[in-house]
Amino acid sequence: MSICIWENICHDGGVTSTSNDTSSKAALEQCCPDLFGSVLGVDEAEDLAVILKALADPVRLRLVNAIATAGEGCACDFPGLLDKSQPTISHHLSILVKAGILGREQRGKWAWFWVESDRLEQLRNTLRLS
Amino acid sequence: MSICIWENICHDGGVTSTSNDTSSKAALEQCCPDLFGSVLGVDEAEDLAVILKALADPVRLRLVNAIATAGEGCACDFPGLLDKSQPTISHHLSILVKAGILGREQRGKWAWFWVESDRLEQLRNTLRLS
DNA sequence: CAAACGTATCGATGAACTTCAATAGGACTC
DNA sequence: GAGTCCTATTGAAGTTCATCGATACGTTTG
Repeated sequence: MSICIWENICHDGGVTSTSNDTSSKAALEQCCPDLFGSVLGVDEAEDLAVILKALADPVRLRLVNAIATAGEGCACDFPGLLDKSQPTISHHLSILVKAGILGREQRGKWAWFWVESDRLEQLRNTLRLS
Repeated sequence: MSICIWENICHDGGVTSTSNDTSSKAALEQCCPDLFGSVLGVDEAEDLAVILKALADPVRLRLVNAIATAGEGCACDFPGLLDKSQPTISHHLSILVKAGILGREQRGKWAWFWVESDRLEQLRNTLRLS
C-alpha cells in the first residue's frame, strides 16, 4: 500500500512494476487518484484533434488567413493565389468547412467562404488545456 | 483594365481567365492589390503547421492535458495511463518537445516533462490570424 | 563490474494524407 | 437546350504518419 507523494512514493509505485502492464492506469489511480485526475477522454481528444488537424496544413492556413484578412473569398481565386490545382483547393476548403472553421455559400456559379471566428475563438479557449 | 470592386469587377477578373494560370496571383494582385494583401507566406505557414501538427493528435493532446493538470509528469507513467506502448509514448513526447510545447528534464533514470505555457500562449495569439 | 531499469532509436507495417489529372455535377448565358 | 464556366468527386501515385517489437543507450543499484 503506497501513499501518494508527488515525485516520491507515487513515482516509486511506477518503478516497482515490471515492463508488462502492472503499472496500469488503475494501479496509478489507486496510488494517486487525482494526480492525472481529469485526463482528457479519448473521444474528446479525437474531436479536438479533428479541428487542429484541419488547421495543421500550410495550404489550409494560408486559405484561412487570406479569407480572414479579406473578410470573405471566392474559391475561384485561390488556385491562382496559392499556386495549387483547383481540386486541391476544393479538397482543402471542404476539410475546413467540415471542421467548422469556414462557412460556405453558393452565389450563382461561385462558392464563397468566410471564417467562422466563433469556432476559432472556441479553439483558442480550449488551448488553455485547463 | 479592371477596377477592384469587391464581389464585382475583381471577381469578374477571375472569371475571364481560362483554366490555365491566366488568373495567377500576379493577375489578381494587379486587379485587387490589397484584397488578399498580407497572405501568409509559405515558410511562415509551414512553421505554424509544425506546431499545430504537434498538437493535432489525440495521444499528444492527452499527454499535454495530463501534464498540464498535474504540473509535470514522468514518462514512466504514461504507457499505463494512456494505454500505449513505451516507444509510442516516447515518440509522441519527442515531437511535443521538438515543437517547444513540452520541456524535458532528466532526473536520474527518469524523464520528466512540463508544459511550456508561453508556447501555447503564443499559439493562441497566432490563431487570431489577424 | 554486472544486473536491472527507464528511455530513445531502429525497422517494419498499415493507415491516413496531399496532390493532381480526369470526369461528373450545377448554374448561368446565348 | 447547347455551350460555357465554376465546383466537387473520383482514382491513383507518392508521401507522411502512428504504432509497436526488438534493440541499443544511459543511469542506478547490487
